[in-house]
Amino acid sequence: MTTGSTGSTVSIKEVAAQAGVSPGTVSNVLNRPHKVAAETRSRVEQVIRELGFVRHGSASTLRAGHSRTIGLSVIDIGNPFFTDVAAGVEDVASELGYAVILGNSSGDRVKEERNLRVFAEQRVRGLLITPSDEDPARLDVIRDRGISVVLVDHPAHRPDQCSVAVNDITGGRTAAGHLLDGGAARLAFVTGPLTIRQCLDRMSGAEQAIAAAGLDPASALEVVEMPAMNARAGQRAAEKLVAGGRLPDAIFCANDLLALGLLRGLLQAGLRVPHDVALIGYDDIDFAAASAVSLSSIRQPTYKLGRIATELLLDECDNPESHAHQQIMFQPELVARESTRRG
Amino acid sequence: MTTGSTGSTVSIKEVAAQAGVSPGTVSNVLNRPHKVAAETRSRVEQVIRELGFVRHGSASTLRAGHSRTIGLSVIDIGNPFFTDVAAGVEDVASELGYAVILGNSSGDRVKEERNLRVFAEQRVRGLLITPSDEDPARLDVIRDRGISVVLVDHPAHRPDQCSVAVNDITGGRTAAGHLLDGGAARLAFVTGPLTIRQCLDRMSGAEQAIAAAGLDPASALEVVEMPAMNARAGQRAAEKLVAGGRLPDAIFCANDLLALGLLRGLLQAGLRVPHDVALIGYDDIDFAAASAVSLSSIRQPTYKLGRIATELLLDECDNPESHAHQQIMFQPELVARESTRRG
DNA sequence: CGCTACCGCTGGCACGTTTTAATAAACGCC
DNA sequence: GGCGTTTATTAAAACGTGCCAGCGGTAGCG
Repeated sequence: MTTGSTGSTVSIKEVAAQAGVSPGTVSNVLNRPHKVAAETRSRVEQVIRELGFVRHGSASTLRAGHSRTIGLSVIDIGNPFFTDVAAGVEDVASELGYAVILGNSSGDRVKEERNLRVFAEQRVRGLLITPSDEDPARLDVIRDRGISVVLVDHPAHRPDQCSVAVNDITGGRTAAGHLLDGGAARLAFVTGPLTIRQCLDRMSGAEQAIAAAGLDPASALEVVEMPAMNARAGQRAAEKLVAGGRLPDAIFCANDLLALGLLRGLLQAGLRVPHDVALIGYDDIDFAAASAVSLSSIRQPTYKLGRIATELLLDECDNPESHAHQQIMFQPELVARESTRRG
Repeated sequence: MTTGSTGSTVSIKEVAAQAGVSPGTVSNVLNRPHKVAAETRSRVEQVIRELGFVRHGSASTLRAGHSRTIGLSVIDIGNPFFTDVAAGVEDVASELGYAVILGNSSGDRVKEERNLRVFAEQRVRGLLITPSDEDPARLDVIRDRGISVVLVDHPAHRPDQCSVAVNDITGGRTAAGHLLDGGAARLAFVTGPLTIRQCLDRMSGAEQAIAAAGLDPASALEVVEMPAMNARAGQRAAEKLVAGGRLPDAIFCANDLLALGLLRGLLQAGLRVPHDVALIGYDDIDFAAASAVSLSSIRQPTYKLGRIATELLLDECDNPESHAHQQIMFQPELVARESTRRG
């Protein structure tokens, strides 16, 4: 009997009437409790509980001019890398009373644009995005609306914008360097679309490592570009490499999903890893360590990426004047396992 | 010059003025285009593009009484099972112009309740939820607000509610039956909290299979209950089992994350799978096939679960009178791989 | 020819909240 | 006790949209 389940929603006005105060006072109880006398406040809070009142977020947003939601646009929610990021985002947002609206672009510009439109309609307070390509125009459209944007896993090219990223060139160099150290002379780089910055940077890093070893990147590095970056694409890449004859000594995959698929493909073709061909992935997702041949990889501080990006974003939203834009760049870390064990 | 990036937002009123029509007509162009003469419509659409107008979702929600967002509450976004579900949800929602608000409960009642509150504040049109326990009271609070709820991976106990689930008792029976067929006599069931229905049902199924084989579930099935259902917990379970001495013949894990962690733990302890102990997981996540010893598992139509749940939800929202509530129950499927290969 | 139905559009009200200026009450001070 | 100052509360005005009654005009109908 205490919960007034009327079926319809109860507004701030009804709470006010029931408590014998004006709607404005109820609003104050909700938003600036210290401005309300203790006695009045507790009476109002009591009524709120009795009536089961829940603030109407839309009305609040409309009047206040901004919402308590943030948009999160990722490239592939099926990739544990992004799941980890999302977990970090969700944790921070939830702690601070923000809701997260999820958008999955699948690397598709059209889908990404549609998601951005939804975010704009919802008047999200801010946007976290791993852009699917380099085109900054789309983001300007968002920023022009006064929505803060923090780039995730992508360095900002402008000083008036926050970003959190991991150095992919270093990562690529580390990965390829590790393969070369293992004795490989001919490498393959299996990657998603090279329009994706991460892929391109990791390739550049690999080329640097090859050049530093005194080899010619043009001949010592075979690039296999796949349309997607999942396990299926990795398996197809394996078939392609095997069918092409002359295998490279070692393969560097642009992410672990590709690497795991590739590994499966190689094993099915009767090849031994790392004996016939060494293999290294990228991201060090949880499953890398548990795979058929445990997978060497490049570890990134994924969850932290999501947390820090969200903290930066909400700081920018809530303290616009004191906020200092930051472009944070983490360094990745080599995790060597069986798939690159020499011998 | 075509995009009026004024910095501030442009309202339906300004569009109307610019196009020489009334705000009501612009509203009609947006919501009921067929009611507007083609010529007028195209003129308005032109102005909308020129001014970069984007509908204010909150104002729309406030006036219309319902939003274009749905809430998605899952137990563990880090589990590929839920990621697959989320992908299905996102795809359908996106197609129909709905935004998805993500909530991750981590199996924590408090977090789940906080998320539900956020959903209520946002006045989500509907809610998709994999409840973290059996308590239906929390959902009644939501439903009393007139928000449709569809249960995901959880059968509804009442006829006035939609649900999409997979038969976990059958799944448990299939898994345990498969292990018994392989010659095992003493089984272990490694599970998350038995307050989770899925875990309980899978255990019941296993017990049924054991009883059907003429054995006594009480002595032939050792239950190892872990507080979490991730790989780390699985690894700890392996340590626990190994330390406890006398290993079972075969182990059934309540999900693949537990199984992969367990597998790693067993291998590290020097045990051979399936020679020393057979192992089967649940969910058949992508990584199950690529693991050190490829993992037998029980496959569920995960992505489909998300798609259908969302279709049901949005049908219930958009066609409330013609909508027929459905409790859909899929049957899981055994995928036998190396980890249960007999011999 | 009158009646109705429809067409394309208008104008204004309502949605639930926040916020500001104004009011009322309480208080300390000379 | 009048006066200025602080504190607690109120009333009213937005915020941007959706909805509906209703405008004059026209076509179809009996």
